[in-house]
Amino acid sequence: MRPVSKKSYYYLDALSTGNVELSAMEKKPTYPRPVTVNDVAKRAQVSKATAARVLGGYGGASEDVRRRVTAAAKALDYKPNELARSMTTGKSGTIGVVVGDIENSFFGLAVRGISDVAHANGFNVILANSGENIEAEKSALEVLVGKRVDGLIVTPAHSGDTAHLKAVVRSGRPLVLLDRSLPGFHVDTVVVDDRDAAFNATSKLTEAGHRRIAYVSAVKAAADHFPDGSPIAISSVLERVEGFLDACRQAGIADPERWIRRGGTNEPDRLRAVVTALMSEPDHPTAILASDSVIALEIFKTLQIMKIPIPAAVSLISFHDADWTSVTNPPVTVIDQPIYAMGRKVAEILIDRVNGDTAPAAFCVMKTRLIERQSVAAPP
Amino acid sequence: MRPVSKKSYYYLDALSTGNVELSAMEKKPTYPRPVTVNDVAKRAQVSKATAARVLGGYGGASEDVRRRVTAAAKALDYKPNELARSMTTGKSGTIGVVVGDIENSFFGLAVRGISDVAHANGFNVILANSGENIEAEKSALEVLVGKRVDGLIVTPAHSGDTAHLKAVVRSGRPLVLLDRSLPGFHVDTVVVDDRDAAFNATSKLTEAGHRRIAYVSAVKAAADHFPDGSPIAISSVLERVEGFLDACRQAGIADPERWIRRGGTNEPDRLRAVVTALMSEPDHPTAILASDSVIALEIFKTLQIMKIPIPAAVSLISFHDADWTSVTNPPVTVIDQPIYAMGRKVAEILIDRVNGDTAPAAFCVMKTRLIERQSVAAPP
DNA sequence: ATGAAAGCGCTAACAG
DNA sequence: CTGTTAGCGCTTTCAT
Repeated sequence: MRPVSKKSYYYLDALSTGNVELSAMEKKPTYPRPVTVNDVAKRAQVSKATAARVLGGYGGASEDVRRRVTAAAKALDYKPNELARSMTTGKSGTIGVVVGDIENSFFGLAVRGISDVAHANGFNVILANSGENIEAEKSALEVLVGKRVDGLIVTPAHSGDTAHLKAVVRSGRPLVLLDRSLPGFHVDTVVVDDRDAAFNATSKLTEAGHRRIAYVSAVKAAADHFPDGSPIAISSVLERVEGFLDACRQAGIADPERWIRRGGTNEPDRLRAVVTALMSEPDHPTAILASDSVIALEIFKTLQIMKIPIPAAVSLISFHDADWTSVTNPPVTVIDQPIYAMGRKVAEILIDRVNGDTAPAAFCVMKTRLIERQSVAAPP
Repeated sequence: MRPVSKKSYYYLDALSTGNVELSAMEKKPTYPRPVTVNDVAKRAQVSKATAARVLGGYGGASEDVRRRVTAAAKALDYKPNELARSMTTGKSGTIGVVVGDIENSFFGLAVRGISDVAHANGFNVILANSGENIEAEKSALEVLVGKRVDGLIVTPAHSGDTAHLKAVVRSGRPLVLLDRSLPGFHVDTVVVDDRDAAFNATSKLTEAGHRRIAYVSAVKAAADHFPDGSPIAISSVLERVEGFLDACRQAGIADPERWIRRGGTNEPDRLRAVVTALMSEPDHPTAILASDSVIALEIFKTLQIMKIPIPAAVSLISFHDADWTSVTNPPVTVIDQPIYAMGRKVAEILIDRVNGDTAPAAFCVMKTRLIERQSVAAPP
């Protein structure tokens, strides 16, 4: 048997579906009003309050009543209205998460960590994507707060614009920062030792003999030591840049700043142009440090297109041990971050807060680890 | 300046943070009650209803009143309580999405498509992950319905167990299926031509001369033609298997069913064992068709570990043009699906429904395309 | 243990 | 155009 094979009607072209104008005669089906505590109460012959007590699992009830109410609820297929419930209790059982780029597997893994502990603790997760855009972040926050989430986890897109985040904590809603800290903003934070990670990776490169090393970052709106003079807006980026520069200086490399470049989030074309330009310079770098795996993948592709061999002509190290990094030719050396654990940790802290923990803000720094593969060699 | 460098306190070990028991003396800060329409109304010297009208953007108001209310709202930093709003209107402005595996980039892309059109139409998205587990799917649905989402998008994990989905449509909440259809369940659906896709890819393999071709699928709970006799539970899987088998038979291959295998969602070890066993048979296949990119990646890794060269010893084709498939050695031939467009389409249909469209259910089939790279060659 | 009644913050009739 | 009055479905005193 092949049940799915017989379709009664097809709209083979996507563009032809939907939006079909209805004739005024169209019968609009009417649906049964959802069943409420009141309905259950009546059927179980008890008061609304009593029914609500057993349905909501609070307050006591006699065995007899409990049975009757439960039976009535099942018979009527009662489903509680979480909205109404949240309305009166003030708790929604939901935590809001705002990430920079949901398509980046880094965040995907973190979100799974968050979801796992959230669900284990009876919380739901509403996910929002800022696309590293501060305005999108603000509006996402607005919506989540409007929906009365019990707490928020945010990867702040910009450390210069934090009024909206401060407003959240001022309103008493727990907030925990993930992957990026905010200078002067003492709130629970879970990050990795970006500075050390960048320092170590860069040192590995200088030790291999490299003198012209580039750092390519994702974030569009960034820079402090950056060539164009704009301030670096994200803590992790800043720390990485600092670690990178320190390692370069320690190796006696002059003016390492000139090798710092940045692409953009979800802008492969822009990044490709940046890398192409970078590698087209006569004095091009012999090693590149990539700030995340999507950047690294794009660099990898670009180098491949330009027929620049890795690591013979240029060495590569990337942040984030993305799954594909071990199957490329050559497999790429990466900085492994405990992403899933970070997600779990950040959720645990948040849930503790939601449950009333008022300990001083925790600043949690997780260790990274360099996984050496075959994308690093001595400069040509 | 390096603002983030001076941390006032560190909890270097993740395990030492949070969960700090509070002394009973701990001062629990009290936060201001959030401002309501009433507060704004009083400050603006108008009635609650009037204030609500301008704040909610419905009904009319004189220019003077409008100004006063707006000013008061700003002064008080009024933020509407979406919960209360949803309560009375019955609409939450939110659509619920239940996907099989959020970490699979296939779903990641689809979700972005959904989010993009949702936001463009003023809707928010609540995302839930079923992990291809039917029970998780049911409970996710329960929660979303409880939160009174305006509509649902689901990639059903099992076509044999659809009572919960039917209950949703019976309650009048729009539901659109993504990537997988449900036999005998006439509801809006957006899928690709899985059967043709599998047929074409398999044919490409038989044309290259392969006679022993394996199909490796992700889903744990599957099989109809499957060796172990259990029924295939997901339409796309079934269609792909059928396309695969048809192409094999058409090439005169006897008993192609014996080459069908399945791993599991988020179970790399299991899959690796399956592939290892498959390739260890004396009469092992010379070509493999992978049902999605995470399966393909794992196969790729396993083959690499086993030192089985692609495509010299075994050819590989995978569903989904994941970003990494072009940088491996060799780059892998894939079946490209219009995932982002599917996400957009499914959201468009849903939003039309939410807005009252009562046209008959649309069954939308999108075309796929084979991208030929270098993982296919003649059998050894 | 159970019931009656009062709200949560907002929108939706219905008057004026 | 604006104010009054009811609720939405649930939880929560407060009696009984």
